[in-house]
Amino acid sequence: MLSQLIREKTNACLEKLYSFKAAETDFQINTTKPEFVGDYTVVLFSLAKKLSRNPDQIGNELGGALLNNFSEVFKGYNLIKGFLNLEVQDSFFTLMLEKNFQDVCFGKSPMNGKKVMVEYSSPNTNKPLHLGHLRNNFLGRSIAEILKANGYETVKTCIVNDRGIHICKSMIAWQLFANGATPQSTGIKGDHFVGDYYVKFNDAYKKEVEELVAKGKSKDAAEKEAPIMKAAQDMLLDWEKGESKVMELWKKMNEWVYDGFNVTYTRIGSDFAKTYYESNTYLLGRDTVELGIQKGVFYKKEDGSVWIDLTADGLDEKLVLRKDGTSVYITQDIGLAQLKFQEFGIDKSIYVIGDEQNYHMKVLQLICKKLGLPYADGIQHLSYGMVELPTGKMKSREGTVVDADDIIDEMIHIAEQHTQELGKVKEFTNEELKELYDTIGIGALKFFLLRVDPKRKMIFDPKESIDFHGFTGPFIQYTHARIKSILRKYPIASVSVEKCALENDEKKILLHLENYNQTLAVAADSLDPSIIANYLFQLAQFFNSFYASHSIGNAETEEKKQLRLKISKMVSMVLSSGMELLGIKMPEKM
RNA sequence: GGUCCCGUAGUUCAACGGAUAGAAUAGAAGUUUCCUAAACUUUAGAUCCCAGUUCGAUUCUGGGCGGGACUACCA
Repeated sequence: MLSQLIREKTNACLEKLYSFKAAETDFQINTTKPEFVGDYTVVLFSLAKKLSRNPDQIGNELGGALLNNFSEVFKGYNLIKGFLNLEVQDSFFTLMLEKNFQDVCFGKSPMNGKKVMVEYSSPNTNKPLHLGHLRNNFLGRSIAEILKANGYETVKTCIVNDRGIHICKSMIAWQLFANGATPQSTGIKGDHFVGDYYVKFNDAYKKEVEELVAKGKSKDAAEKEAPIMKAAQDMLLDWEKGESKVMELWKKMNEWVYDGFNVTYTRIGSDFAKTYYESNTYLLGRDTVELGIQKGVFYKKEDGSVWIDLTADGLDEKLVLRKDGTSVYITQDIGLAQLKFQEFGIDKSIYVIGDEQNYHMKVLQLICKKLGLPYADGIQHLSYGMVELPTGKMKSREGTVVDADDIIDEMIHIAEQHTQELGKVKEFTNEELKELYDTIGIGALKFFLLRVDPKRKMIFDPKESIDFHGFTGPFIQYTHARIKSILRKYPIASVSVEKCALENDEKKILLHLENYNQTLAVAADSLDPSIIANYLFQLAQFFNSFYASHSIGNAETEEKKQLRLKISKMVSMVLSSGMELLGIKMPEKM
């Protein structure tokens, strides 16, 4: 890697000049800002302090030494206000190009023997997916792919919340209001169908509460006494007893939801190696709690409930078993965490969960640590920000959600409109067109959700449609399609370009390509696909600018033409390899 | 109340403590006999406020002001 090489050479010179053995943290090497001449920049201030010398003096001596001793790497330097800008020899880049321009694995790392699980998506089975689920899905899948590109073996998992009071609400409402209707009989997608009854439950519940309050009940009492809520609670008890009629309905309605989810998952290209169902895991963790009581990590209150005191860690007391001995959310998560490590022999377990659960995940990890579980440190919460509307948080109960299927449909529709207006792919068959609309529309959506830092909440305004121009998926897809078109027209010949002199625009692209591997590593370390999105956008920008001012197919000389073809080829390859890590397909033509 | 997060162009997002705070959109003005104009070029526009640390602060510290999340014997 070039930056690494420069660091080595710089270290060698520092030792020679000042007998100073520099460590990784002693000085920074950045890529040079575009407004200055140079490729990499050594920041001299911290060195100046360490060596008690003037930065400019060090810069001149260091620059001179680098140039004299390593002329095969450096072709020049300049010094501006404490920044030493180094120019790298063209041959360094042309050699890199020659070596890698058709390596589809360029930038990726070999297997490192470590295994990571990424859990994401984790829907409830009482309502359809919304925009927030999509962010979660795209993030999880992308993180898994990025880790894979960095040498990890990955296991993608999903935990389905298929039991609990929320499911019972949909079931009760269906019994009361459906008259036996089904997704098949109504033609409504299964997850939406069940979600509709969840909404109907809440409407009916609200009405009952209002009526009780009108009769003079307090709000609290009314909320507890509302008959429909009681029915749901009774149903949950029946479910836990395994009462056959309830189980039957539960299975039937869950199937409807899964059918609906599968349609959506297929469209967005989501897949899991393992799906856990909460109905199977909700009893897990109780043994571990017993163990914890013996170890003195947990304690029992007089009523029989079991707690952990986390006040010393700045948190609260947390319940882990109810007084009736049944487990709560955190209990089963303790069990599931264990199961994951046992079942898959993983080194690390990443949870892609919204930041509203920061507290819960902190507690989970802390409990595992206190229990002395060996995998406690392998638990990592990828906490991402919520997708919000301009009016605030999305709430499914209040109907203020952006439905996943709706937004996907809309994106594909807009892709179709744009494509037809431009009229560039008239020879496509209907099937090819349909695939293209999907590629562009879903590509735009994925890029939109992945291009921002996962940790930050993002605001989505449904009134403004997601862009297809600028910092977007289609922009990168378009760059790729244009390159493919050139490569179809002008084949690459076996002419060496190692001796070619580079123009600025060409070098800028090659330098950026050189950084691809580094970028993938940073993205994996910080679990952040947006780093790749930004990288790819910049690469496409560099290329488009180059494309507009240089002729590739009709370059002045054959050598130059081959150089530019190889650069184009490599750009298209990296664009498509990077977009694959974001889960976005690249069209050959658009 | 407690814990945590966030305030950057009109808007949506960038910036390991580093050079003149970048992009994209929306605004203004241009570019098509030639490889796809979903592109390119030019232009205007921002760090919530006050201190402190530092050669250097959007970034770190303290104090304001403003917004949000969490704080269930729900999952």
